[in-house]
Amino acid sequence: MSVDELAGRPPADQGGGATSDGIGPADEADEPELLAAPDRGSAEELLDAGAHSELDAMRHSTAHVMAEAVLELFPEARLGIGPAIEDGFYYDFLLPRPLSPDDLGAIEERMRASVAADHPFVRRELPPQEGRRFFEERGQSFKVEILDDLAARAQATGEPMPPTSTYEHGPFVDLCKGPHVASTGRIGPFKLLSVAGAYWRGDEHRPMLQRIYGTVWASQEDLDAYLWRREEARKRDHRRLGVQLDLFSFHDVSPGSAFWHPKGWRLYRTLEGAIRELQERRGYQEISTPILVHKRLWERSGHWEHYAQNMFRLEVEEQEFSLKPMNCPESTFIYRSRVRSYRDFPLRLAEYGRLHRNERSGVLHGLTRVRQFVTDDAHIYIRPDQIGSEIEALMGEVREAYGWFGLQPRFTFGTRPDDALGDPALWVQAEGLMREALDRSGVEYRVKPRDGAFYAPKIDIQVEDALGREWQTATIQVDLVMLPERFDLTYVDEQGQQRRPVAIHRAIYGSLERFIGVITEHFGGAFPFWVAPVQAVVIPIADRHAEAAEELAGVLRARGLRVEVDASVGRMQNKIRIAQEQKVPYMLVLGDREAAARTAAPRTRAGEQQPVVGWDELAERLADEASRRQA
RNA sequence: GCCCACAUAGCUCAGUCGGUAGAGCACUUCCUUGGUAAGGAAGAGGUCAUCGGUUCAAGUCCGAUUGUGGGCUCCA
Repeated sequence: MSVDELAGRPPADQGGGATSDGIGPADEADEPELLAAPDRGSAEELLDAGAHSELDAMRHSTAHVMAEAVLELFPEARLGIGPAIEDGFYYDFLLPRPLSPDDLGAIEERMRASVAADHPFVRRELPPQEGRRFFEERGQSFKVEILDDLAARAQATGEPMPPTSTYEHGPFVDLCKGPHVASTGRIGPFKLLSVAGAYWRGDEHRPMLQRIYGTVWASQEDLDAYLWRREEARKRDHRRLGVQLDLFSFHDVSPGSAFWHPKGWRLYRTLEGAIRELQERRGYQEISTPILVHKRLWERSGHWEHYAQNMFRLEVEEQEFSLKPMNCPESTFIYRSRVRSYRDFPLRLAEYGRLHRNERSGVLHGLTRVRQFVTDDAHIYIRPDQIGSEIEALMGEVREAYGWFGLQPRFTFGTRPDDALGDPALWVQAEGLMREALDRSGVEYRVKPRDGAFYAPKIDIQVEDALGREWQTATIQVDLVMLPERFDLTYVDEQGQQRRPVAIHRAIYGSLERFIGVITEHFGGAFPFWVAPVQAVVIPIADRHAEAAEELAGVLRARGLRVEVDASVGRMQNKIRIAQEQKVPYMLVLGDREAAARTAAPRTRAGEQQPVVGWDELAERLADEASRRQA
């Protein structure tokens, strides 16, 4: 996701009408925020223009003015919906031809005329029959569909059909609940941003409409600030920084899979190493299982039924195989390689498996949505009574790891999806246990009904980057169904009885690829010292200092620091500029004085010149700084 | 997968009405040997994504394919 995400997308919690299903802490003060269920696009939601504040009302009013302009240009246009969204608005249209950038200019011009005319917004209520006829006569079939849905709903609940509410300004009338600003003259500075396709009611089987995104603000300064923010986001885009910082690249010979350059791979390995260290401290054991796996396994796990469309399949000697899209099922072979006792638990098996998922072509996106990636995966086998303590411990791991980057995790609880595997009773049990553990841990969380994995309810962790965008990274899933039942896993309890273990699936970074994409944008490429691919550059002032520079680099490398020497022919100023652009934390300038005294003059990427310091002391100081994982 | 747009040097981009390829940075060589964000000169670098079509002539127009971007849908 990227720049235009800032341009706006409906907020995820936009759906009204959702009510608590009782999931969440008992304490009503901490009632978890309930997110919209996956089935979006109900008639009520379509009527909710998202106008919950004065600015939102203005945004929604601007959408009406834009629809007016589009109707002027295309009298046969059919209108979808046009809500206010974060930072702006959009309106969906069914048009006789694709829109071009020139059209946006023409539309903007007509909008300005409407604003200049200062038409008042007038609300009217029509009897339902009359309202329907009004839109039918104008050929606005999408509006008629919304009204029919409302009528059907009213009939089902036995409530009377409310009158049809419309808003009129100048020549334009729309089906709308409001509210609006008093008149078009109240609309602030605006700009149309982009044209995109969007399915009617978010349903890929319905027609695709053309959506025009725009933004509008109370003042020119606000608009300018917003456009500046978009530009900043563009500069922080990890795909751009990946090239600039020489971290990774993509090539059409393997779409959706990164080619890691030396610096990017160093970063990758540093992150992997940090989690590995945490896992060793926490009693995990690392395993590795095959990437190419027979279809039998996936039939047993349920993936063949629930996930086959995303698996890369291939035939080998008339047998069907697949590249693994996840590690889970294979860990059971290691589990079952011996008889397990309750004394073995928790059995924490970690794996950095290389996964392949055949994502639909249109969804690939830089490092954040790829076809090949590695997760810092683990499968933890425990007794049912250990679920609570294990989840709490996992939340602690998440908080520790995210603290290394100064990231604030947000927790979302996803419950049983419609196509879930296994006995619903087990799901109720698993969800209850997870909810309990969440509540006990005291973290705030949101609930997303029916958003669990097909085999387990899950706690997903999202992080916000520096620009307020949210990314899904870590996940904790309590599996009572897939691994334990489908693979018939057992352990022997205190009484010598065969019991069913619980399997927890968890990842902290999620995929290393996505996580690197996220932190690259979070830090704008200026990584914290402990992960920076190049921690210091030694800058010899003249060629005669090259030898001393190499010597200094050797002293620092001996302490495990990642150090380079800029031995190019350029001037020192130019080398500083390059290191600065590469966001290298320290530049160590070394000339006649320093070479003679075995010292260096450090400069930070913040531009601070530090006192000249001896090599050994410098190595000591930097090694100490590198050992502290902090943002 | 769907809608729209885009694809020219390693990178960022120009390229007018269809007439045979350009800049800056980076790279190589030479000069310069310097004190905290660009020293100077010369040189090399292109099957204009790929395939096909229109045309005397295609980077430019048309079609297909691949990839990328913005969205939608999906996202275990």
